[in-house]
Amino acid sequence: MPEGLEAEMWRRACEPLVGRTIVDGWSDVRAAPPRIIDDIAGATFAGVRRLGKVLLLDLAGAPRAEPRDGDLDVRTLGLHFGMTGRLVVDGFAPIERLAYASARDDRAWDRFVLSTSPNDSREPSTPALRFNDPRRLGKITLDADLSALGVDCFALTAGSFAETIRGRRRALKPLLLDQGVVAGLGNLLADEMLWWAGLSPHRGADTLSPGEIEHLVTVVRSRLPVMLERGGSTTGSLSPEVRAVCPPCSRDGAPLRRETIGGRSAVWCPEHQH
DNA sequence: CGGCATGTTTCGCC
DNA sequence: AGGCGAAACATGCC
Repeated sequence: MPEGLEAEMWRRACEPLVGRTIVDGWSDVRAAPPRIIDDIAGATFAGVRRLGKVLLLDLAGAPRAEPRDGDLDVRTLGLHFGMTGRLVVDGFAPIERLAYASARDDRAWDRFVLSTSPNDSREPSTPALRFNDPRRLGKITLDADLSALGVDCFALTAGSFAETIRGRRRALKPLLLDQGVVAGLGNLLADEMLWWAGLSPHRGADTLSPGEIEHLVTVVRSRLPVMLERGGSTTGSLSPEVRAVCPPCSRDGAPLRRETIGGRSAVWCPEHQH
């Protein structure tokens, strides 16, 4: 993913669904709970939200197999994109080509498809929502427990971040990737934020000064909207192209370094990141 | 063919 | 108990 920025782009693309009613659908048993279509058919999209990398589609009037007192009238469909999940809404794909994934849009990789009334696409056969995922690491959930997720990356504050990492000695890179700490940052965004903040991915969280915490949070809050408008997580200084060849750092000309940190590839500049 | 990939979960070890 | 790293998962691409 599909990181928080891509989820936000897809969230925006889903706004036209609000007010429309789910008529029918199809889901791969490996991607979604069994009988999920029966659970949501007849429901109306009531809102589109996002928390971290999860796209949340609120449904009003979804029937329940075994109704109980206290059930809320609103249920929530959660879309988790894994590594290669992508979304096509009314035939429109906000992200045509996903980095590190296939350039093709093969219907054989469709895992979750919904049709709605009214149908707003040009072609009547075009589904309202199509979740396509070659690598099958994406997941669709209904009323998933999201309590383990931390503050959304767009809403991060120095106060909340300082509170969350207090007493933790973990290296910054894996810390930023921890969705329980900050929700929405993925491998590319984490490297990008550290590059802009001038902080080494190896730095222990417990060694950050209050000023460095403030600066890192300011970087996150200021760079995310810029990259969102540019088209997502791949539009930064450490784009996939840069990561592939490790050219001189665009800030200071020093050679970029690539290594594995916390099991994930990390690219950073030893010259200006300390 | 080998290696790598925007992610999450689980297991085992401190 | 809790934090952490490695492995597993699944599949396409270079």
